[in-house]
Amino acid sequence: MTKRGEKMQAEILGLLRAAGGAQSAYDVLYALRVTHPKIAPPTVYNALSALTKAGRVHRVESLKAYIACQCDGAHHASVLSICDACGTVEEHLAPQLVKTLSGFVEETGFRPQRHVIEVHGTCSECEAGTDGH
Amino acid sequence: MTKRGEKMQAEILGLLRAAGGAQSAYDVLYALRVTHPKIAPPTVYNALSALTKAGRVHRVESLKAYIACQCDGAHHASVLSICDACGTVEEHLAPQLVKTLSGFVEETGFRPQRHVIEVHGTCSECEAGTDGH
DNA sequence: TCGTGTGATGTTACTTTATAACATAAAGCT
DNA sequence: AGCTTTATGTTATAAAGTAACATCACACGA
Repeated sequence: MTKRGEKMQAEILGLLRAAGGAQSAYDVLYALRVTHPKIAPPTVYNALSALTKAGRVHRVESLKAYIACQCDGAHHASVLSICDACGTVEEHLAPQLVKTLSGFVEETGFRPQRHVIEVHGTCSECEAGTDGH
Repeated sequence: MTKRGEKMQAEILGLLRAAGGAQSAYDVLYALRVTHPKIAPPTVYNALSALTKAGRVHRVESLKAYIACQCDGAHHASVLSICDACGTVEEHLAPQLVKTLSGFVEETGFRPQRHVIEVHGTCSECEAGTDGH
């Protein structure tokens, strides 16, 4: 376990945290190219993959995009609410719900390993006003 | 509302039903090219999109792939269990679970419109044996 | 300390997935 | 029928992701 990639990972994590919403891998790539002009896609994917494994970044499957983990640290299945109006993604911990879901599929003999729970809709701000965030 | 695309949609739906598991859009494309050599990606994506809107096909977000709706007909949020060993995707109706999930995000003022609930893991057959399906 | 092996990381080139923009054609209306 | 509207099909290209291999940092033994 070396440390070579950790700088890159930290930089990407910073970018994702600074960004308002979810960022595609290529959003990240182009942002990084400002300071590292020669960077290539696999470098970004490598780092994102490492960060994802470490539970510090989540891929938003239905957006093909990535967000910094908002609950920082521990591995956990989370519920993502995605505002289709302003793009904001909120992460929620819902251990009970995940447990219920696991129990549900286990009834058919299925052994669950990874949960993808994403809800699209409108966030309270966009629902309320025309501010468009 | 014309009928021009319905033949194509029916053909794609047939393919998806015949296929064992989830098919990528390009799997569908190449299958269609056997009989329609000149078909192009947007035709497939148009048809898949229409079928999806009609609730007859679901996109499996975490696989970038598509399956025929197994509950045929009505619009509904469903739970997909995806076997990472054999690729089988099962669709389950779980209105109560979807309701719980909706209630959960509504607590934050979010108005849910579309649910993506996918569980990766191992199906009972793959869990049991080495048959590999 | 220095060579050497090991495994993560970076690079090149490419594949897969998806869509913008425009051309075409079908159905409805008068 | 001729015109309007809107879905559909085509061309071309963009976006997302990865295989395969080269490179380099670190660990370990001599």
